[in-house]
Amino acid sequence: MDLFVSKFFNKIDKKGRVSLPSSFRNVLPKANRNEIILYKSIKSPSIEGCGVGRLKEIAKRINNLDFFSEDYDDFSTSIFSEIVTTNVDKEGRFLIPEELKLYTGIKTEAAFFGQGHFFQIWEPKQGLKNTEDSRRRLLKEKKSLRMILTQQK
Amino acid sequence: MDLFVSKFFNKIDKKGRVSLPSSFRNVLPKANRNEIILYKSIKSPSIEGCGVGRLKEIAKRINNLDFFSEDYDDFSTSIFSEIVTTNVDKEGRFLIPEELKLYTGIKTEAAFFGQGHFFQIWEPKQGLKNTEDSRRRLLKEKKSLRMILTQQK
DNA sequence: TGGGATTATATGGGCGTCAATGGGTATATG
DNA sequence: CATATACCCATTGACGCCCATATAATCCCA
Repeated sequence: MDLFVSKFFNKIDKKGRVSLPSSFRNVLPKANRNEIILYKSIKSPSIEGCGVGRLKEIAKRINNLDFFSEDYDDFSTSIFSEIVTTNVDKEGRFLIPEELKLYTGIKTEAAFFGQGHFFQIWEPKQGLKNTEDSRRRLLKEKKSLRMILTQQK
Repeated sequence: MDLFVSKFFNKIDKKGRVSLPSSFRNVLPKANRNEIILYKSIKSPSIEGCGVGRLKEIAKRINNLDFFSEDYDDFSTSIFSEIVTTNVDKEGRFLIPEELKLYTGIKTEAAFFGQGHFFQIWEPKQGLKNTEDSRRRLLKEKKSLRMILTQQK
């Protein structure tokens, strides 16, 4: 599977290390399994992460916005300048930067949520609540959800 | 036959393993017979499952939504983080995640119901009751049922 | 075509490997 | 030199792989 899926709850040890879920590590290209990028989510108090290869895709999406709009500058600044690269050690663990811990409220445990081509890291309780809220909002729009889930090729 | 059809009742062993019905395994593409995806049904206390190929189509559709919209996050969260991938061993068995067991009430036995392009897994009693209820509802609308069954291609 | 032989499926269990986690020590970087 | 981080090793429990068996389905040949 080459997508980030499912959710995982991992502990942060005394040294601040946390395991990137094994199935997430396998999504990263074999060449760059020891490096990921992290940045603050624009829409929620969570961290978004992915392999370094995805940077190009993010750049493309931002480039598709109108260059002279305020959004362009805002997204460009908010995302690129906030990106940090982090090394994953041989056991698959990495350090969550202090600033991102503060931003998310993460203390002793981190919740990883697969999002397809990237993943999110949440303070566990907030992350679970977010999942419920999302699901509730979508159930109000059954039709569109069914479209995504059941459409046949 | 390349569709999930019929129903099967299989036991869950001490290790939590359960056999995916043989005829279901044969529906999966030969290349990916050792991995399936599972997710909570939107409409009932059951699990829905299918091959990983279907997930990739779903990913493509979500990816086409406006990346910076709220809908994107809702779909992405509700689908990707709720989906779990499970490995099917050489004997055709897999593990039902604890959370999905709780969601469905499955304990020692699992009922598999073919649904065409996907299948459902129910706690046996509830699954049978659901079948009866479905049929009863359909019979109230004989006309539309006949339409579906007799329509020629 | 009947009945024994072969194959497949569902199920049970042993055991090695890997993932998550903990901690000691070397190394780097300011 | 002090703090942070990378590397190495250890532990534990879960899971995958392998082998085994019983029952059911299929085959095959006299």
